[in-house]
Formats: sequence, C-alpha cells, structure tokens
Amino acid sequence: MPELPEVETVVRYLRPHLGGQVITDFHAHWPKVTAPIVPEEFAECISGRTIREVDRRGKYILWNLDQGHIHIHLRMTGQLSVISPGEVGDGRHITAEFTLSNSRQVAFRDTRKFGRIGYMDDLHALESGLGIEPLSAEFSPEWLHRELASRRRQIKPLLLDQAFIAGLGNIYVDEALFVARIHPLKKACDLSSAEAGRLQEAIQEILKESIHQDGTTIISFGFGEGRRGRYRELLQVFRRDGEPCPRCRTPLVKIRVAQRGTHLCPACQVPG
DNA sequence: CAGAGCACCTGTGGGC
DNA sequence: TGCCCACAGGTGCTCT
Repeated sequence: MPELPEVETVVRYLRPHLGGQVITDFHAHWPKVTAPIVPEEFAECISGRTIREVDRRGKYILWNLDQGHIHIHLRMTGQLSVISPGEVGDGRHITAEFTLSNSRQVAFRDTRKFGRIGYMDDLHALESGLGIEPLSAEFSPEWLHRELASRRRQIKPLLLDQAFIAGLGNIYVDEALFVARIHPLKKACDLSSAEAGRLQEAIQEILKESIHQDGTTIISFGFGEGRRGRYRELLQVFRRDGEPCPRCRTPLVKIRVAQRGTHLCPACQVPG
C-alpha cells in the first residue's frame, strides 16, 4: 500500500489528534505486530509517555515522545485511525490499538499483517538504514546524477531501495520513470545528466502532487475512517497496461523487474 | 556487489 | 457456484 505520499497523508491526519496526548494503554491483537520484541515489552517502553509530535521519515510514521520514539511501518495494508470509544465498528484485521489520555484510541488495522510497530530510544538505528528524503533540498539533479554514476544496478530496483532514497515504492517509481522517459532496466550509471535531471524533477513533482491529492488508493489504502486518496486518476502508467500511452498512444506494457510488476511505454522508454 | 527466489499474510479477480 | 492460481502499494533473508 503506502509509499511516501500515503504515509505523509496519514501523518497529517494523525498530527492534530495525537500532539500532547499521553499513551495510557497498548494492546496487541496480533503479537507479532511488535516483532522482534513482544507486545508486553513494547507497552512497558511507551505507557505513560507523552506524544510530542508526529513525523515521517521515508515510509516510517514517527511518534516522537517526551522520551524515545515510536515507529510504525504500514507495509502493504496497514491503516491507522483515531476512534472514540463506542465507534469501533468493524473490528476485523485490527492488529493493535493504543489508548490515549483523552480516552480516544488509535487502531492499527492491517489485513496482511506485515505492518510493524516498534520503539527506539533514539533514531540512529532507523536513520542508518534510510537514504535521502526525495522532497528535501539536498535531493538535487546534481546529487542524483553523481550518486547514479557509481551504481551499476538497474535503475528501478535502485529507486526502490530505501537505503538510497527513502519513500519511493512501486507506484511512484513506475510513474517517475515514465515521465522521465527512462527504461526501468537501464543501468543507473548509464543515465545521462539530462536523464538524471528529468528523473529528479519527475520524482519531486509526482510526490508533491500525490500528497496534494491525499495519496493513491488502489484497494486498501485509507486514513481515518473510510477516507481515500485521489491520485489514482492521475496515474499515467501504473496498472494501465493495455491502455494507450498518454504521450504517444502506443499500448502500455507490463513486465517483471526485480519481482515487481512494472508498467511502461515500450516506445517512450527504450532500453539502452 | 547485483540479482533471483522465497518468506511473511490475507484477499481478490481471472480462468475454467 | 466453486476451485485453483497469480497477484498485490513492502521488506528482509539466503543463495548464486
């Protein structure tokens, strides 16, 4: 499910609900949700702590506490919603829930159970595994071209690598490579300066617009109760194989790259 | 180092 | 309608 724009949307939704609240209780319905530690140990770390602010790093949602940090990764199907007692509704697939000092609850709903919740005293370990923020000023055309020059990997798997750029996933990589007219199998070090420039611009523009649209809902992404992202209608190639290319009308195709479904225009994005 | 394959889970949609 | 298979927005592990 969620890539950077969807995670950012969830963070913006949560922020006004959580700031200043004390975590009074935590309960895991699916014990592995706090893996590698057990839920009791996690609860011990965070109960009684105050949430100072909600933030995002890559695809991680961060709750910065008065001491330490909670990190939440939604993986494929995770959803967070703030609910009042009595409006719990459909309790299916809820893997964990927090209770706040205002007696509201934060429910973590996760059909496929890949999502994880954890605690860290400081964010060093998280930071060490994450690359540049693609919406930061440091992510410039020059930075990208310089970094690509030393990598021999195919460009799509590289862009999906969170240790390189933090936050991109399958949807936005396909969209950005299409806009930049780059074949997903092209070696990173073979990209020209002009291609790197187009790619950098495409990534930033696409992410910004998607955040503006509250992200992309394909099937399961939502935030709060029943809210949906609107970027799906703006997707140019993702899951549009068979449809005409919006640029040249050639039918879009779907291939496998790094075990992921990959959508492209065979005329606009030529290998080599 | 780069890439393939599989594991972790459940639900959905297509083909027969 | 029912069954079986492929596939899904992510990541981490092992093996070559």
